[in-house]
Amino acid sequence: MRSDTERTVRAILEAAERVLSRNPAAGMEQIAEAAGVARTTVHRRFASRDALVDAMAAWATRRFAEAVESAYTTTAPALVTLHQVTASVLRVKIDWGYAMSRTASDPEVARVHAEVRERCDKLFRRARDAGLISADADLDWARRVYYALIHETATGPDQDHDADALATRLVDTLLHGFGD
Amino acid sequence: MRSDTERTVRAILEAAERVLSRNPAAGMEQIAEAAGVARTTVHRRFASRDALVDAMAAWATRRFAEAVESAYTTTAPALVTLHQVTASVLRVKIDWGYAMSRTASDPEVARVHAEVRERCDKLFRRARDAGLISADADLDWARRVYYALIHETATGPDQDHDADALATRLVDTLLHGFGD
DNA sequence: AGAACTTGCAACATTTATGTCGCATGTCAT
DNA sequence: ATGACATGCGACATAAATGTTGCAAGTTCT
Repeated sequence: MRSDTERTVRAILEAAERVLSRNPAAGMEQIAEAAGVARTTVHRRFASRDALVDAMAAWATRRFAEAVESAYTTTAPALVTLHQVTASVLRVKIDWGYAMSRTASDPEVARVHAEVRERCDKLFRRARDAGLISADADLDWARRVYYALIHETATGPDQDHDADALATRLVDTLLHGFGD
Repeated sequence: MRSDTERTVRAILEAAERVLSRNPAAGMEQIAEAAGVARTTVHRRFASRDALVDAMAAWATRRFAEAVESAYTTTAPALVTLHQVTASVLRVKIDWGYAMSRTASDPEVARVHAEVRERCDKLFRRARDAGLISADADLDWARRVYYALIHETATGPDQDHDADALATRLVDTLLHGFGD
């Protein structure tokens, strides 16, 4: 792949994320314009609109997997790992919120998501065994809340804040709520 | 309005909610089919697709406002009110999730949402004054988390559960999280 | 420098959703 | 019963997004 082409592909993917996260019904025209290329160029690189969205999902999923991979450990205390993973995921999801919310037809994407979810469950069980999460907590519900908090944080008005600070607030809320 | 017409309008609104909550990109054809009417009939009742969606939002917003109105009190303890409002809102949002997530162009809809949000803030302040919510909690963040939990609960796999039970779990999570 | 590749542009084809109309048939309300 | 209204159906009109192609001009890489 020529350096030329790679730049264009990246520009299109990033523009598509910007445009579609604001307006999921936007057309190829608007995406092309945001990327600074002609509409035909988008079609040259991505056979169809669906192919483009799938490529976005694949790209975002790769970064997502990397983010989890780099932060996940079984050696550090569960609280530390939870914090690191959260911050790491937030950094990706702030930039690729639309692409990550698409459940692509690509089975590889689905596989990665399932794998991450499995890791999340493992981490939560470890946190429960460490006494961080209450012994009678519903871990399925806990995971759903955790995902919802990540989504809210990543799409909310705090996107310019430090990911570590956001993760601290998120994990604190997850573990203690707003009561005394 | 003839009794005839009213039934049709209702059927269309409910079908549109069912169809669009599954697939926001669905066309008038699919909505009409789900409602058991011809596509032209939908166009007779709603001038355009946008008009239909706006009508859905208006309809759902009315029920939303009623739900809050009927459950909100300033006399009962904050915890009781919080629980009742939550259960009441859940009952509506489970059935009208798509319509409620649309911020309609109708200013009346926006007004109601702003009003409910104001009430939510008042209730949270009352909860804080009562010691239910920690004195140093960020109430803006608390409201965002509360909304996110409602959204997750209403769109998640628990829709057939009892709204009171869901509200209990939701409020408990909001106040105490999953820690010990 | 030169081959291979990429891009923009304009034009065209196709598809799909949307919106409109008239008319025959059926339903409602008084 | 009867006038007024609603519906289904088929046909039509239109607009917009999508996808394709050929070619001239520019870029990359060796």
